[in-house]
Amino acid sequence: MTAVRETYRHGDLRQALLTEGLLLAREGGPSAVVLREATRRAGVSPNAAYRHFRDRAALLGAVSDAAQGCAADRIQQELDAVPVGDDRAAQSRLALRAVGTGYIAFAQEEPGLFHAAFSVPGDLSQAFSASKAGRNGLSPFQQLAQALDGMASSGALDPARRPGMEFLAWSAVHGLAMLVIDGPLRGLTEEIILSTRERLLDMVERGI
Amino acid sequence: MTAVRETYRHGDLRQALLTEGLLLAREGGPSAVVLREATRRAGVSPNAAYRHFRDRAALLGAVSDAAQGCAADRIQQELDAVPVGDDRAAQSRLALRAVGTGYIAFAQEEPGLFHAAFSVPGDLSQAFSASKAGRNGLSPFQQLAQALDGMASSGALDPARRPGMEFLAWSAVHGLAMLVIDGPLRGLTEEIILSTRERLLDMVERGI
DNA sequence: TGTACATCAGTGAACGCGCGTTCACTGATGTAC
DNA sequence: TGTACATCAGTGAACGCGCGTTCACTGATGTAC
Repeated sequence: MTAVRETYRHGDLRQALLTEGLLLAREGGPSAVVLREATRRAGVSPNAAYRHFRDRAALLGAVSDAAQGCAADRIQQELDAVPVGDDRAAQSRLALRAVGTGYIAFAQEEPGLFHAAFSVPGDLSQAFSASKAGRNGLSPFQQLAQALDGMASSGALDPARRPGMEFLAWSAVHGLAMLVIDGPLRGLTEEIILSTRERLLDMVERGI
Repeated sequence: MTAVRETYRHGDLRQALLTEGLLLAREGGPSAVVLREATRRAGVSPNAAYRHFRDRAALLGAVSDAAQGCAADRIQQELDAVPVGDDRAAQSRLALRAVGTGYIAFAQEEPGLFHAAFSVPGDLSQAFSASKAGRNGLSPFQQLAQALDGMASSGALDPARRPGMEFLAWSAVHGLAMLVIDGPLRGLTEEIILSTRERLLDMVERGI
């Protein structure tokens, strides 16, 4: 945070480096997570980072995990906003939509963090790991899996088709996120983006 | 090509740099497209590149365009393999599937080129530009658009739903490609990947 | 057909940059007696 | 309660690296006369 420190020891340098790394990712995506810059901002010499992270890749990995946690929080926000109703099947469909909506909203609102979370090669491979969890203890992939479980148990989705279904839903939503932040949809009006998002979620709901 | 040259002039250095850049991208993705390395491989001094490209970004942009052309060729391969039949609607659905299949196959077979083609930020924005075309003169996005046009005119897709539909189809397929090359599906058996791909294309066909 | 000359695609050397990482160190902290 | 000491989180200086890019240049080519 601040570059001035009164004590010789930092206190919690690991956490500070993670926080600064997250800010760097927020500003410029994963490639902006520069070890020296993180230490600079933490008010510490460059090599101090090596007490807490094996190398730059380890720092970046930790930042990526934390960014996935941020995504989980944004998704949870949408999940919490789903109105409660009697129809369990309808309810579970809304939950799935909420996951998709939160995911795309996160990409729009925090493209740097989004890239750090979901386009650091290799890190996505263990997408179900607990270290990527948000405040509710779930990773984005787990939130998606839970929504699909809900649909399967409420009759909104044929349970026989449930296995592996997260890959289909995630593909659609992740692809749209990429279109919105890096692709041809970038810079288009919020209205167009919203309607494309709804159409995509319709497609998934119907096609599932 | 070869690092030795007999003449002082190169002949077609621009093309040579593009070719080497494409090979670098193939080996290591867009970040591996290093200007100095391209000139090295072309057997030319580093600054010679500046006769043909304004800067590194321009070279990378040209490589990205060429990589999109490669993707178009791979997609065309699938399109050409679609058996001819009487049912125009069924035929047009198969064409759309072929586009998706070719896209994902390209990602699997050439992950480096795939990333250069479709994850260089900003370059995707002009996805319909002719400079990204394959041998048949169409860019991947145009191939997709054509397939959807075919569905709309054959009755396989409600023409009222046609506008903007490429974004939905592309999202699904692009997302899966990312899962396969960088995500949780990486390294899984060909069988699993194939079946996931078919299920995804089913979802798109039904949900569209 | 021969020659002067403009063009411009290449050369060679150098630059500043900021990075990740390693070295031998120093000094604050907490614990054992 | 006071002190010696082990621990280990920090420091400061330095490294090699390869990059993109700029400079003033050289020499092959094609054209005008």
